[in-house]
Amino acid sequence: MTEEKKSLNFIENIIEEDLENGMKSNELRFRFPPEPNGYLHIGHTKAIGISFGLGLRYNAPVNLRFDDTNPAKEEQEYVDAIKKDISWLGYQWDKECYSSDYFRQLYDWTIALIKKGKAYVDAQSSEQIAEQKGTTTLPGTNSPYRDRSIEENLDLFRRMKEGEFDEGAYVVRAKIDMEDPNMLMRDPLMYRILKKEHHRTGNDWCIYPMYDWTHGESDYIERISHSLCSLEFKPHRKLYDWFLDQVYSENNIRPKQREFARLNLSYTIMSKRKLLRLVNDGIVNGWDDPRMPTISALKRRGYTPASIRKFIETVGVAKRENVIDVSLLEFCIREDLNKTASRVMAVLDPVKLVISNYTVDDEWLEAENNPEDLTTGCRKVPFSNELYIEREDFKEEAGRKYFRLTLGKEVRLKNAYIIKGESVVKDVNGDITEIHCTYDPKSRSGSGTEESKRNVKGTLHWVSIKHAIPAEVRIYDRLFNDEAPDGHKDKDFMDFVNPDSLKVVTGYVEPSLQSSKILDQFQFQRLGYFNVDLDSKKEALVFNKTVGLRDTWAKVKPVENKQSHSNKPQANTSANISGIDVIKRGGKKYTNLPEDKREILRAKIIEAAKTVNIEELIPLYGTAVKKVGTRIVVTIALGEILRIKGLQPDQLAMDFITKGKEDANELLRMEASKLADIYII
RNA sequence: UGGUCUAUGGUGUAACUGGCAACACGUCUGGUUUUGGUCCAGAAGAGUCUAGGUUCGAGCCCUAGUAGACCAACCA
Repeated sequence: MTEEKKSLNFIENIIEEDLENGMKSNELRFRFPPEPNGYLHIGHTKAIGISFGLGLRYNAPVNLRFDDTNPAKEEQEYVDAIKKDISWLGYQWDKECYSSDYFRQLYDWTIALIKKGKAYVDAQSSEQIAEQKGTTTLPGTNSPYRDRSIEENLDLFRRMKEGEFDEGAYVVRAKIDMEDPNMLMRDPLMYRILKKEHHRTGNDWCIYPMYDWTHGESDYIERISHSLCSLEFKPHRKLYDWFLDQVYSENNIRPKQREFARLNLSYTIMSKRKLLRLVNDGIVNGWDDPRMPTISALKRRGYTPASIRKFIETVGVAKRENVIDVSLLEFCIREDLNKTASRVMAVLDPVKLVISNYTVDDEWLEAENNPEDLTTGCRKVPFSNELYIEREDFKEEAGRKYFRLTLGKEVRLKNAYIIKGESVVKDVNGDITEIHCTYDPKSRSGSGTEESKRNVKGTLHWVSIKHAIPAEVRIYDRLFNDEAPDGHKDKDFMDFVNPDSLKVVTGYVEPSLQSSKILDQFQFQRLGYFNVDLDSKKEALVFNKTVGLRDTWAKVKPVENKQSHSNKPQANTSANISGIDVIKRGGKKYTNLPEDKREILRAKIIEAAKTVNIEELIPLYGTAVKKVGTRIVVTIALGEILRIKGLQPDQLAMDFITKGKEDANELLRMEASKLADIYII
């Protein structure tokens, strides 16, 4: 069996290249660097999945580093939550690091920079500095303090650290170039005074380093080989490298920043600030409201770590802006739960069904727990003459394509009997309150009778009214009505909030669910996947709908006549080629071969035209020789063929000038293919 | 009136040094099925943003456009 070569994403290609250029695989190290200022969401899982995924792939360590340089926004609570979420996703970090651990080193390096004349203390206000910065189209101007003496800078910086000055009085800036087209290079800030207590360093410091002056240096200290972040940090790369240059010494690992496009999910938002607004405005009930895209919400909703990892793996890694359809996430969770979730019966929109000829005592019938996994065995479900079925599963009369209960027609009750609709009872409004039916006593599932195997077109789920347990069921819909709620310049994302994103109903579940525990997952048959919510109690069960089953029927219902697309006459590529089996790759292309080698190949091809012994060419010329199905294909410049045949390309082009280039090319192919079994493309 | 990046079926990602545009989701058929689920078999759907160029041959290289994203926080 040939090993299937999985295509690599651009980051993996960069790593492969580095490895080829002499980097040792034990020098590989990655990191995930969240700022502990909020909860992780599905967007973060992409970054997590990339770095930790690379760690797994290359058997390399991955650090978890909290980028905690802004005490105004960061809290221990978030550190704990982030660690919990990453663990839950199933990833293990090597070292738990904090940027704040490097404050001393950063301070020392800053002094060195000042001494080298690469940094200075500025006394201007942030407004003044902003003004001097220029714009994206206009260059900036130098600060009047830019050429302060080294001694003065050193003294001021020391006093900043000692706490002598108020917030905003001074900052440290790198001395780079106020005219650089990249705004970030215009003497960026390295330090500011912040008289805030830090969740880890307490009041040890009152000056805090900025992101750019911290991030690359932290990577360097931790010997990170590849520092992966999202695309909006692309402009920071130049500064990342500049700062690195200031402290880098030979023979150390020099971290590389590379950027990928962040994940966007349709019908949702990712910005922490906007998510916070949903929480604060009471649109949702907290950060772990199952409608939120946070990890904690996804967990509560019933998403599994495996499904999320699969999702991240499936969306891929590239550099272009993207919006991933939620249906992909839904596919991933269904795929996972289908194999693992126990099947149970629950009725969420009940209507009473009376079986008039069922006069025996109640029975407990056998039901499979999971047809996908027979090792899960069976359980008993109670059956009686009064049941609930879904209101949607009955119509007095319906068309042929309605596979459910109607008057005079038969359906099977799952795991039970075949019944036949007889009559209905209605209230004064004409709404159905009871459906009366009769059953076939010999049709019990699994009883072995002929009737028990009889096929009827519909199967319904049900619960016995007497035995069923009422339960609160929370049914979620997307939080927004718009595919990209924050993608509108003229409208606020709040305008798109879906007012019906949460529906709470009282459903009736089979008694076996009495023993279910928090976060247990089930498939309510024919309805979808549900789990037991955090709020659930023994006396008051609460379920969340994780996701519905794929439902083709629901889609056909509203539209009776679908319009078929116009059939474009398609060019029929009937060439029945089942795929290319590349024997060897990585060789030289024919046209890149030196002339003498070409000469040899040319001769061999002509020779091979008689002997059909191409195989020996393969080790020699690699890519130039392929096997297509049963045919050998030699990739060779047609120009060469022409030369073999003593023609000039120009001459040939002239011959077919009226037919156009393509025809000429086609003819060349035919000519070339006459060289026997060698097919030239 | 700048800089940087990006552009491939409806969506996302591939196509390795230029050589038959592939995979997944979604959609649609048919089969199996005591879940209108799963599973199985199959189909449709792009000629790669536009215009030129190089080449026997371009999604890939070159030139010029177009469109979108990002960049002027004492945030990360």
